[in-house]
Amino acid sequence: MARPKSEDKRNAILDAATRLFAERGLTAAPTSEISKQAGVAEGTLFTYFKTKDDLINALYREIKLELADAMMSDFPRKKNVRTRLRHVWDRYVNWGIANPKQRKVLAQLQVSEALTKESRDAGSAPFVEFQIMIRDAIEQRVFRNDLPVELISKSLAALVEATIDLTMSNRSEAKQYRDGGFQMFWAGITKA
Amino acid sequence: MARPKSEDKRNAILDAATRLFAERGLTAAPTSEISKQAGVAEGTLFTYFKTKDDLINALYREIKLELADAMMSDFPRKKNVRTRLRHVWDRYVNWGIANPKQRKVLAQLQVSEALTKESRDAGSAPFVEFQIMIRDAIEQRVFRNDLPVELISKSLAALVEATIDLTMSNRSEAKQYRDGGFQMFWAGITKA
DNA sequence: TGTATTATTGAGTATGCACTCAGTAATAGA
DNA sequence: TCTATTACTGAGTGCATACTCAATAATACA
Repeated sequence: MARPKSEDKRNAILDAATRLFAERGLTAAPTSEISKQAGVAEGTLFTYFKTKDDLINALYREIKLELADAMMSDFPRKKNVRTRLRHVWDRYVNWGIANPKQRKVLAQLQVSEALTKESRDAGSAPFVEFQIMIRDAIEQRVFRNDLPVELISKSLAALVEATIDLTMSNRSEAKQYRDGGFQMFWAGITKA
Repeated sequence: MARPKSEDKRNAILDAATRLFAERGLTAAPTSEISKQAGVAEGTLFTYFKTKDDLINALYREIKLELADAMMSDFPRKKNVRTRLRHVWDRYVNWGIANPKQRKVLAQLQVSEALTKESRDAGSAPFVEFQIMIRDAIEQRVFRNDLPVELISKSLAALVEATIDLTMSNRSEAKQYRDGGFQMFWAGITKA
């Protein structure tokens, strides 16, 4: 190999894409502008990503990985289910508030036709440990046993998203929303 | 007025747009194709909607109105809170399952940059009665009183969406998901 | 240091698409 | 029935933009 690609340039392109996608939407953000903001020529963008769709798919995986990292780092494996779930909940909420652009882009990506099934699968791979935790909790009868696993994990995501939305429009109530949201979630999934 | 516009044509355009937006995404669906599928010339599309963005905004309002109709028709105003909520829940879930294209388009519209604030406001207007019901329920101490109104309504939408997603990928479990989802929601918002 | 290989550049190209407009057809009102 | 007004048509236009490519620069390796 003579002259390797630069990880920095790749990241600069992904960063610029994140900014522009968040501001203008996936299709309204031209590759010319993305490369300009990344500080590279337009042609360079296409040596790192064969097509714009490729860039979109790569960005999706990147953001999902970041989110999984944020949620699962320092994960208290030894603590009880409630503590572990609360950990994941707080990390997710905090990530969303700290990274509004990535979150906005993620929302667009998830409904985008450009996203391949492979990317979707790759995107959920980093969350397997979380899925396993929920499965265990159901088996250990911590949760109501009439709820399917997927409903629980989807609900967590859905309620976190609702919590973040509210927090973004009323930052001073952040703590109340985060606590209230989790208590609601917990009450919903545990046995009466 | 000489030669009025045709309500039928307008609807045909909105229908074709719904189909194409669902299949290809908002930006990948050209006005030429939309008008062709609607059975009108491309120019005609622009007499009904000044721009493509206009069409997008009109479609958003239309779908939101349909959804609100589906949720609030036969609304049992005299029954207790749980029954009323369950009514809304079931109607929403059923609408989503019966109208996957509209639902998919709605998801795209909600994160679209083309959508104006006015359209967003207009889109939530038909749901005021629902909001009022929740406010009443909190005041009557049916719900936990530490939850903000917005969190409850957002959560209902979020949990319904999760429920529909699951049902779509596993139709035979429809009833279990719908019941389980609602019980989870109800347990989450009511007092212990 | 020399060379093969690959990254980088940015002007250029080809395509696709939103929107226009001049000609035509339909309809409401007189 | 006549006329003014507006809808309808679809070929045409201009612009935006994803992607290419020939020339050049940088780097790994011998």
